[in-house]
Amino acid sequence: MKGKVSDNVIRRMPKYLRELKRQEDSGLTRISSTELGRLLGFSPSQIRQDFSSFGEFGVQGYGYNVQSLREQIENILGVNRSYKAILVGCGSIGKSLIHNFCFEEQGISLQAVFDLDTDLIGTKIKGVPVYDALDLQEYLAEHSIDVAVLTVPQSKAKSAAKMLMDCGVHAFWNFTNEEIVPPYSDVLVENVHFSDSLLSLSYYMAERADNQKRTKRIAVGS
Amino acid sequence: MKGKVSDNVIRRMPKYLRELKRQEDSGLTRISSTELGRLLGFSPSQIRQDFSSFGEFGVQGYGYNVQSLREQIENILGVNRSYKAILVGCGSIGKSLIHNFCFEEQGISLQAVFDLDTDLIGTKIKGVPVYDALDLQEYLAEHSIDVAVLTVPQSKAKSAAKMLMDCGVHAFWNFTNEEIVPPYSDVLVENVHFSDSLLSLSYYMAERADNQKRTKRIAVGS
DNA sequence: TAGATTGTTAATCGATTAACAATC
DNA sequence: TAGATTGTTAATCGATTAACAATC
Repeated sequence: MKGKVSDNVIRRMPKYLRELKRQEDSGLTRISSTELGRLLGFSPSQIRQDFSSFGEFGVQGYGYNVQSLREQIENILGVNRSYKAILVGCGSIGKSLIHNFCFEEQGISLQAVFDLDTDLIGTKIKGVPVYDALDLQEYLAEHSIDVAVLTVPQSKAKSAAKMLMDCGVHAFWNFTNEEIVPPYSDVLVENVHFSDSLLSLSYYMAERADNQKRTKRIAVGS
Repeated sequence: MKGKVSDNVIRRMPKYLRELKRQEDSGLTRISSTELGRLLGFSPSQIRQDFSSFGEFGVQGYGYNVQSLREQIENILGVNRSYKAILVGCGSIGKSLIHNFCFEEQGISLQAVFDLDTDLIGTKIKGVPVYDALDLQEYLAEHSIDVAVLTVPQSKAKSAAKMLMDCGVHAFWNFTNEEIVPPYSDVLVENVHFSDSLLSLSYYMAERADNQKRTKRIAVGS
């Protein structure tokens, strides 16, 4: 590894991984930067540059071995580190993540779920125990947790995050649509802001509509 | 508006909007680029550059009026256009979006939900009717829909998207973790790839862990 | 060997930052 | 008016693309 790798590169790595897995599943054993680029809409140059930030994974004249490249990228992304996670806030978003998201496949081991709902406390969801959110501090004193999936209601996001940080959690996967600002520089926050995503789609829809209107006007000649 | 605005700029606009709403709610009436930058971690220059892609929204020596800037950005993002949406696939992710996500606040009007589950068909969720997914083509022939929220199981993502495109839907908010490749250039796809998000967080967690290990080694002097 | 494709260096392009005249 | 802050032009920085020697 050569110095700090830019965020742009980091965010392309999971896309490479996803495509490589797909190709591996469909039986492909080797792939060139040109072919991978075609599949993902990236230039071959960019792909070779990206990989070369981390090492030499290819073979001249041959390309990349799909399986070994997939493994290399998994290592880079820390998939093999099996970080321990808890999920805080078992509302509908929380539940849907537990049911549908393959934490294990991304190298994350979901240890426990916390909520205030007495109907849920004591049960298991997908084999993961649901505990009382009031016992969270106690739990964190006894267990080493690498990352918290934050799926509490927006109104409780700031206070929940603060409490978790005070208890030593310093990575957050944040679904609350609230901006979590880390007070310490070593706290990591990854936001999944649904509304930001939808609004940028909305922008492009509006832009497209305006362009079509303009084109039509030109076609009509006014 | 001056030429095509870069995707980087577009994706910052919802963040401005979110912060401006928050400030407006807390009673602030004017804000400078410096102050807005401090709140979001952007430079004042960048903020002024971003806004100037769309027009002149500020006043020299004063700054920006919070309310009018918020309205301008809403217009830019198309929030006032009230696009019509359907949600396809009412599993747990779909349900949680219907229950928790404020479509109306983002200028999206959710018209109908489609699923195969006979227990759901005929009911309403949050006032939105659930119809039989088998009647989707018929529905689309009769209703003009701007965007489909794609929340079907991953295995059905490709075929569902194809069918919807064939029926004239040409914008997708895709939650399926499947890459939807638009066959026509005028189809817009906005992906919410949970695993990409989590894997980049995982990378930064791994990087931080490695740095700390290195620092410790240096401190110990070996 | 000839052909293919990497890894890397150099060139280009675009995005961010700095500077400042305009002006409220 | 003096002070503040915009909008915009120019300078810098960083990311992407192109080119090509290395080599399988």
